[in-house]
Amino acid sequence: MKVLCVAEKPSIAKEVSKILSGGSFSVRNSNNKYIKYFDFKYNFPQLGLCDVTMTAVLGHVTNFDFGPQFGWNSCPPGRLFAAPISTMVSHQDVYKNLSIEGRNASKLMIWTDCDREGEYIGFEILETARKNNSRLTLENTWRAQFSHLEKNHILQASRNPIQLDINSVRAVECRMEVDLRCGISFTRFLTDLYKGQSLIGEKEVISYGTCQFPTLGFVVDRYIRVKNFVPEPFWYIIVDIKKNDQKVGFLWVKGHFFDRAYVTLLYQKALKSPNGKIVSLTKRPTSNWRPLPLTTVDLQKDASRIFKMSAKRALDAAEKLYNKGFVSYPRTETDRFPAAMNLKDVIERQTSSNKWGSYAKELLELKFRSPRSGSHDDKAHPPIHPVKYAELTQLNGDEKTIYEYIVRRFLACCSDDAKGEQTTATLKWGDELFTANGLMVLARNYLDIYIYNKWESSKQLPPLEQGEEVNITNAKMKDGKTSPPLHMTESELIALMDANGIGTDATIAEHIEKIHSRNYVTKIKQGNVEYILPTDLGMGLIAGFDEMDFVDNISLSKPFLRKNLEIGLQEIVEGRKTRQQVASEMVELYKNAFVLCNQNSGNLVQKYLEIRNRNVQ
DNA sequence: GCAAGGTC
Repeated sequence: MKVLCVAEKPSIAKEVSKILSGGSFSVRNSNNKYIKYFDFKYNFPQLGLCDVTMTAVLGHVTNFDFGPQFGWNSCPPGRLFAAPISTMVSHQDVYKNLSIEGRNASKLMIWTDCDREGEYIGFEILETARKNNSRLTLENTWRAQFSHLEKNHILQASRNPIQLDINSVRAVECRMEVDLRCGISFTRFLTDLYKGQSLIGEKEVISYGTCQFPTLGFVVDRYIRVKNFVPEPFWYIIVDIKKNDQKVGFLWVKGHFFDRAYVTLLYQKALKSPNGKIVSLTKRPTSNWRPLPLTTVDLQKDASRIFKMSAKRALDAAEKLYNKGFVSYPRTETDRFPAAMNLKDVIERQTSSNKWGSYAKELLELKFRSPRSGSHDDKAHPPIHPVKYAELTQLNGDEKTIYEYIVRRFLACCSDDAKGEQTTATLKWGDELFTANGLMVLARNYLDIYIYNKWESSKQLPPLEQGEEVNITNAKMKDGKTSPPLHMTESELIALMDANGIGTDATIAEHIEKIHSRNYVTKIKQGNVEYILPTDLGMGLIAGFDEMDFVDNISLSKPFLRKNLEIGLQEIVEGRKTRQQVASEMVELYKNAFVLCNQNSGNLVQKYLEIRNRNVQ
């Protein structure tokens, strides 16, 4: 009996083959240079000893598209909201692999990632393999359930196959349909509109996408908030005391007020007391927590914040490290390690480093702690962690930086929190309360390896006693003003996209790149920090859309529509709605907006012209 | 020339 196993990517095919075959398999080349066939024998409990061929695809094999009669200049863009959609093969060589290998298989087993897209890719594999083999049906196709590559977990998955989840398949079809109809129609409409008035060059495109525009919207929104910011004055009180020749500054518990007269009143009342009194003195243990296991989004935020490396560059470097076998799969949303994973093995492999080897040894011998568990699990990949030890000299610039970061992050996860002691003195002066803090770091623990976090002892408070009367050496009423928000950094943008469900771990960086390459945003450096600012074009596009009076108050530049789509997709997965229901609801919303934009295309462009001209004057 | 989602 021949069983064909297919994974989402070559690395999984190889690892699973190693585990199922116990290391004895033979390798054949395929039509694609990245993809191999692994042949071996395996005993499936339901089938007995089988001839197994394990191979992979490279993500999606097919894609949705409109027919040739719906090309750019062959139909009005509005037609695309209802035009028929067909499935096209996007990777011919991969497609060919599956049709050939599927021909004489009695059983197909899907080993794609266990997430929504993986379920659909599994479905594409089935549809392809069954073209030449009618024995392969949805009902008799096995789907392996696994979330990492630990040996027993994979063996368990091989023995307990389930079926492809057709609801997830329909949900992905729905996403593809909505993104295709909205993206292509608006892109053609906007490009033709801007080009018609010679506002962009012959080769330029004004693209619209359900993710691109909310991303741009975040940047524009921040920019406007900074520009429109009006500082507000406020007033507050500070107090100093002196003990053992040491000056201690106290902060007002009430913070500050925007009413000068009120603060003056409280200040003058307090001034009647020449002395203050220490009303409480507390010492409490405090911790500085070690980081959570590493996700893609965290990696990208930190790369941008700590190393000034764009999200795209960071992910590129992590991918190269992954392809060389140095780190685990870099696209993951999971921030908890699987219980069965042998973390000490991972640490052991780092002991040969002259930079962090001794720390790793110390962890193994004495100080190892189980990592914290976050609340995210994509059910497909474990958190990013080092796999093989790499000499830093083997790696190039970005790879070196990212590898070292991933190793330090992992070792930090397996360390103890930093421990300290915080002393808080509360001073009463008249009727007003003030506090002063002193921090003493007692055990640095994870901070010794995770050099990117700072937590230092502050100046210690002098010996004070509860109930002690202290002389106020200085008391002032001060003023300040509220400061504007800062412009958007890439790391904040990533966090916003993540929190609002715009894009995925694998695509967030691409969306940011896209709005940059389309000239909707620009990056400027101020001091050591890089900010993302909208261009006139980006401002104009968002302002134009925001000007429109869409039905139901929807917005084409805010994240809510995309979030609604996500909610709809989840309802399809749970069987509460059909693909058709959700797709037609969403497409209807975008189509109404499209019609309005068409009718008011003059206003849409006018907004851009106003912004451009305002900046010229 | 167009989307977003996989992966190389």
